[in-house]
Amino acid sequence: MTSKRELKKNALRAALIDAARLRIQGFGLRKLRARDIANDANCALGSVYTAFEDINELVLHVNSITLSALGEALDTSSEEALTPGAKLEALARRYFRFAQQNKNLWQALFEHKMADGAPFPEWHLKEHSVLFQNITTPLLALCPDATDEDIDLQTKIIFSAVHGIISICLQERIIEAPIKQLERQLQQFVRTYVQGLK
Amino acid sequence: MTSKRELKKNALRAALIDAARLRIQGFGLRKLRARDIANDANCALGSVYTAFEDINELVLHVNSITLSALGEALDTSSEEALTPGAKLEALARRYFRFAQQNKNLWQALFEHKMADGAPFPEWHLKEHSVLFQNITTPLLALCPDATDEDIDLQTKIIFSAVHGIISICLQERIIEAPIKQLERQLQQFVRTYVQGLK
DNA sequence: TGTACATCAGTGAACGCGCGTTCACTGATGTAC
DNA sequence: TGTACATCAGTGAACGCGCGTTCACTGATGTAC
Repeated sequence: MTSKRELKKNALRAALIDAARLRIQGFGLRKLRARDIANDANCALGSVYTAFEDINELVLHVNSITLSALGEALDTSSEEALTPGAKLEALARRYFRFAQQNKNLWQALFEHKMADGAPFPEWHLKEHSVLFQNITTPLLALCPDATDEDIDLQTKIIFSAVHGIISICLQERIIEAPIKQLERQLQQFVRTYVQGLK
Repeated sequence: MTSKRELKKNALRAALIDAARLRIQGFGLRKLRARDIANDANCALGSVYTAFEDINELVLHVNSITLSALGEALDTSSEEALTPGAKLEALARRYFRFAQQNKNLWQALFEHKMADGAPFPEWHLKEHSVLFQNITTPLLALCPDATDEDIDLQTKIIFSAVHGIISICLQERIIEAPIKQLERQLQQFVRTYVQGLK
């Protein structure tokens, strides 16, 4: 049932998403312009709007891809042997590196707001769970007595703390220090916190 | 030497800053428009540009006021009796409350970017020290062996972590929970971290 | 397989809007005598 | 104190630009016979 029409349409959509992704990666979400995307994808400006509802929707798709790449970067299933604390440290380190190496794409995840305060579509909200899912298991091992609800909140608190540190590091406005040192500090931060949990 | 001209000019500047502040407070930095500011300050649109270089400069002044208010909110000199850990907890709680009660003004502090990547003026960067200065002393008490440089970095790490948690809480996109519970969690977070430092 | 018609994606010039900033003008304040 | 001129702040209509989105048109793909 994939007619020639559908194939072309899908190819165009893919080309547009890819062009938008590269633009965001190179110049940041704020600099994203429909004209540039169309140019890079070798199509007319109007085609952006036959392939997608609007630029918003296009960004949503780019963010999906970023979240999925982030999901892979945070996949620690190969490091089952680590202690819970070491797993959390590894997660923070991986998150830091991903953010550092994909700075603009990563920032776009948090910068992007829906127009006029509309809610994000459900399918996209679900994708955010990759940010948390790897934290929950080691945390559960560290706090065996906590309720599910507590663990859930605690997971988000830890994520936010690590995310906050990385945000401000990469902003380079408040903290200036070499990357390697920051990575060490971040790891030390997680270690200290885990130490405090015991 | 305060001629009638200067008095009027200063009054206008003050009125414009105040109007901008109230606008940001009420509607957020993104919605700030020169026309609205002029309207609220009962002057012509052009006057905004005789009183200030541009809107950027006006926002800088609003942020100055916010930072100074925040400085007062974080002043813990009346609580000398507390242990270092309790002082850090109190600071986090105060920061949280300030952010929550002045959400848009507080967000404007971090949202505001200079145009075309120009650096912030020196006098404004200095004002950011209120964010850190209260953290350093209790931290020094907790880590008597650390070097000045370490304390400085550590200060900023703790700030960033707490700031990150609060940011994500107030964004209401990732964490949903009643304010009181969040405040308790934040406090617990700081306590756990301080515990780990020992 | 070929022809005639229908449908739909692709095109890019033009629209529309928001909004920061400018500028020629007016009127108030300052200065010199 | 009064007058004539100079200076500078205040005015608001108009400029200019960026840029998302639309729309009448073209050409390619699909369908019926």
